Amino acid sequence: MSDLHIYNSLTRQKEKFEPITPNHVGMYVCGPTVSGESHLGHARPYITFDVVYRYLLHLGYKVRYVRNITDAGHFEEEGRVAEDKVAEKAKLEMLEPMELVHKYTNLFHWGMHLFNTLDPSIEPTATGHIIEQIAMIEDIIQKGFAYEVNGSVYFDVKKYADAYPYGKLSGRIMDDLLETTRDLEGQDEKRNKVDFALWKSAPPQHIMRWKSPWGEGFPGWHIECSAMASKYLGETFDIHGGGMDLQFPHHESEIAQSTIAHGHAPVRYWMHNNMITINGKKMGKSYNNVIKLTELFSGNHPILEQAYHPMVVRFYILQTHYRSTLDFSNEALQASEKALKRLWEAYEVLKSLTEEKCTQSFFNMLSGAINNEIAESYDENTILTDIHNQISKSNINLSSSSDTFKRIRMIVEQNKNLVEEKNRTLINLQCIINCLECKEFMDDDLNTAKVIANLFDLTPTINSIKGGQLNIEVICKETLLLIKDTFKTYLEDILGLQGLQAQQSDTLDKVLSLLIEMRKDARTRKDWATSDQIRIKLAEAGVLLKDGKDGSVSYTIE
RNA sequence: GGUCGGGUGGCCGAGUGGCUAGGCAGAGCUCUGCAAAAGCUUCCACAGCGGUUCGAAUCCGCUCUCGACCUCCA
Repeated sequence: MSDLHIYNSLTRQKEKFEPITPNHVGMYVCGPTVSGESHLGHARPYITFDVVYRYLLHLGYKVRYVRNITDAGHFEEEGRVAEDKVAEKAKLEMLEPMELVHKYTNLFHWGMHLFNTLDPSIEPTATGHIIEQIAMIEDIIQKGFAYEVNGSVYFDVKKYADAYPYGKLSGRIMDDLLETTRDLEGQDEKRNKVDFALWKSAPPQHIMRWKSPWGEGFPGWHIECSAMASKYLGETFDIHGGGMDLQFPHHESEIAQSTIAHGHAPVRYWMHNNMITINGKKMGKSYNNVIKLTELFSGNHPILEQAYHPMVVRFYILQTHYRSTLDFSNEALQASEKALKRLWEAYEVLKSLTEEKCTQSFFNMLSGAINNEIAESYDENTILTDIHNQISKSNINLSSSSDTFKRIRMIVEQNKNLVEEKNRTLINLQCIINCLECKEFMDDDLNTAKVIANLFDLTPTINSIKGGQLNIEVICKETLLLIKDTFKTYLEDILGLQGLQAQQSDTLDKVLSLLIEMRKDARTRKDWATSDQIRIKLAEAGVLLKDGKDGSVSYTIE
């Protein structure tokens, strides 16, 4: 169905993506712990996997995308005292735990919508699945891989590791773990330091508590994902995503639990996004360098020089491959802001171009080219003829992996000088390459950076048509349609980007049109003082006027 | 300390055994009443030292250096 290849953290290599059930994909992504406000760090995985989700949908898969809300709060696993983060925070803020969790869940959704992420198909909460978690724990106990001590239940990692490849996902070695894990007090309950809690007994003052076969308590951090993923996606599902920092111990534990409960590994493809860093350091509470989304969008943070539009942040994230670290800086964000504006304005221009003036069809142009333009001087007649024979008369629908496409690429590479000379055939071929390659790049482990680069490659062509440097007749009808389709598909549908323009109002538009007319009059009269004053005053108000070559004037609002 | 991953032009960032993305900034030019916008041109980098190779920034080794995980974290 597709040539999509994704990097599988489990095997540490790119693999061809083949869903378990043809045409259907099950994807689970670890969601946020809603014990506090979402921050810039949260933006990365949810935007990354939003693009994965959008791309799978684009490829025609029926996708069930499950992303949980952790509202039960984890305890400090290795800590001395069982602590529930939600319960602690609720006490601090004088809120009911559920009230607190609801508040931050809403804030999370608010941020995700501003980032234009699509809602997951199911967004299950940990507190809503206590029964499933208890059932899974009981199952694991029954199978002999978990044990109860004083109302808490621990997973027997050592026993598991004897039979299964524990540590495969995160590259851990059992013996190292046994030696390295910090020696903390209060661990007497565990048989081994590497064991992790499935259920934790709640001390009397603890607010969030549920009845269980082992007394009142609350679930361990890892079990919720396993329980909910298997409930909604089945015992084995296609993709599990999350941040790299979750690889160990969270995802490793998920594998262990599910493997025992179901008798086999839960996930086919593990995908992990890299971290966002600030001045080279990971953003995290422990580093005191967290920028909350509310601060990011308002600019209200010591590190921030200005407010950043959610789309700028999204674009900034997608300009980097998801497995690379991404270092935050004002300079980089500001560069992204300008870049996105330029790209989006080109897209607006593109939408305004109509193919009526593209008199020549690609098919006919190629016919002509075979006999004169380039084939004559470069002995590529056969190749062009071959392309000619393979493309349809009304549509350019080539796979980037087809031989024909490879030949197109070859011709263009061999005739780069002619592209510069504005050779009609080569300009069209170059545009087609830029468009068709986008799929190739997405298929190669979601290389959004390259997709964006190709869209930028098309930008001068689009702007040249508007600016008059390039006659639209040079571009074939099919080429223009393909470019339009590529921008719509990749920029909007797959990358999920939007323009930065403030909401337009008719009233404002009429007012500005009036001012623009007045300025035009002034210019006709060569009354430069008036025309400049209008331009300058509008600029001060955040409205930038752009004079087109044909006398038309457009504006953008800051 | 253990495990893993990086070091790319002024900045951000793709990628590749030879044809060397893209963005932002800078410079020059075209257009413009002047600007802005747009277009064109330019700026040819891959931590250091060895090695493999006809050829390495890309493969191997060592050194320096940064980071991640090993503890809640996206």
